Amino acid sequence: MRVTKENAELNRRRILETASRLFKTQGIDNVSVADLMKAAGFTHGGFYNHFESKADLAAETVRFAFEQALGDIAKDDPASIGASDAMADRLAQYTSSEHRDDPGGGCPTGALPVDVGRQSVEAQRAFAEGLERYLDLIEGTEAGHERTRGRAIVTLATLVGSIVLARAVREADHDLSSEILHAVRDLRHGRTGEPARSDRGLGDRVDPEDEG
Amino acid sequence: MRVTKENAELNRRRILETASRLFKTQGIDNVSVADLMKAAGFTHGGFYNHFESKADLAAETVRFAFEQALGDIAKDDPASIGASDAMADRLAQYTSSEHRDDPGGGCPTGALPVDVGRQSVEAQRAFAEGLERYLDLIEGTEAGHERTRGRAIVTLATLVGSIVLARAVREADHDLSSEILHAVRDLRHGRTGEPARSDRGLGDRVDPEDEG
DNA sequence: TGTACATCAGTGAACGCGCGTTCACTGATGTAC
DNA sequence: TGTACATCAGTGAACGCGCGTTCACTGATGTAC
Repeated sequence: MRVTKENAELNRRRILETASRLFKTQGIDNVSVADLMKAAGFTHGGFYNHFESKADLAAETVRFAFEQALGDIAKDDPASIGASDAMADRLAQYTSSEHRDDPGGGCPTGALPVDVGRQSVEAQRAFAEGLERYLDLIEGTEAGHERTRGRAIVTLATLVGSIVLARAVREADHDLSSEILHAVRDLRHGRTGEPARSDRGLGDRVDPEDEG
Repeated sequence: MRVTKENAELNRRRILETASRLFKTQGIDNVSVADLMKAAGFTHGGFYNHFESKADLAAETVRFAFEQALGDIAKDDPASIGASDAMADRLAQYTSSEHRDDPGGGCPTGALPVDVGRQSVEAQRAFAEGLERYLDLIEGTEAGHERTRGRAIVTLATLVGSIVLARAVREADHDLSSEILHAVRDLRHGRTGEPARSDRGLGDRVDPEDEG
């Protein structure tokens, strides 16, 4: 049966939200159209009323997942967007065990980079545009330094590397997984030999019960 | 027809070599047993004479891929294993565009971390053991510093993050992809604001024709 | 060393199943008058 | 505003195809005597 245009748009959004969660958790190619539509509460046939193909959905979902993740940051504290402290706090959360253990609710940069490298150019473009927006935000935390763009890239690469490695070994070597997250939190940006400075607020929110 | 024990062992190794290349290029779940066996020069039925299941193969292949990658390092310069300079050179190669463009011939740390996080505990264990061996090698390049273990983890995370991100956007935004590799090469470990020190030999071997 | 037989790596057809996609159909919504 | 009809989001069966795995078979290798 037909549905109001408004509801159709909400349903499309529901499919994207579900795809974002499932793709980040299981991998894009490990989620079938039928799985996705069922999880979103529909039958699979209607999928093609919203998307041209699964490849098209993948690109749209990457775009959507970045909107979600960046939106989460934006609503964090409306007054302080761009403020160094709020963003630094966000970056510390990135290496929390909560984020490691919830890829479906987390950042696409850590959950989808390898998948996206094997997807269409459109999906890669959406990923690249998302990265640029992240880099702009991170640059704001590097104010007062030279080469802020390069520093932001290194920061993002280090965060992404730490979470993909921590997730890769999580079920087999929990200590190593936690150690990776801690090392990056303590020595982030490679401040050589310098112990973690808890007064900076980095790592404050992080799971004291779980880590060794 | 039956085959000598020696040949059977060589054939098993050929399957692993092929799996290592295909899995790193296309992703573990995107390579079928039939694809793999055909690429290795066999029919698919014989697969189960060598491996219990595809999941078992995945774990064995992760182990094999690390042996390959670590073996490549070992044969680099037999006299200088553990020498800081040779290893630093290896780490610089990690962020080369050649390595970015050849995941099948490259390091499993950059090609498989997200895949492995979705595989069996056995595959994750093989990955964790490979990571430990890499960390031991990298620690050798950090001699003279404190907290060498933590520094090695941050170095590895930064390298892995840079290559997965560079590969994620390679076909859609080649400039960003190159920029990511360059930024990590120049500011590796986040030596803040400090320009690349070419006298250290980092980045020497790298593709001058390709990068902006 | 030579013979008889068991072993088992490799072959290729077949299994049940799930994949992405298509399609005829339904019926409430949207629209023309 | 009320009526008649076109539209189209959602349904569920069906499509050809490829998946991981099994199995009867082949025939050279390995082994017992």
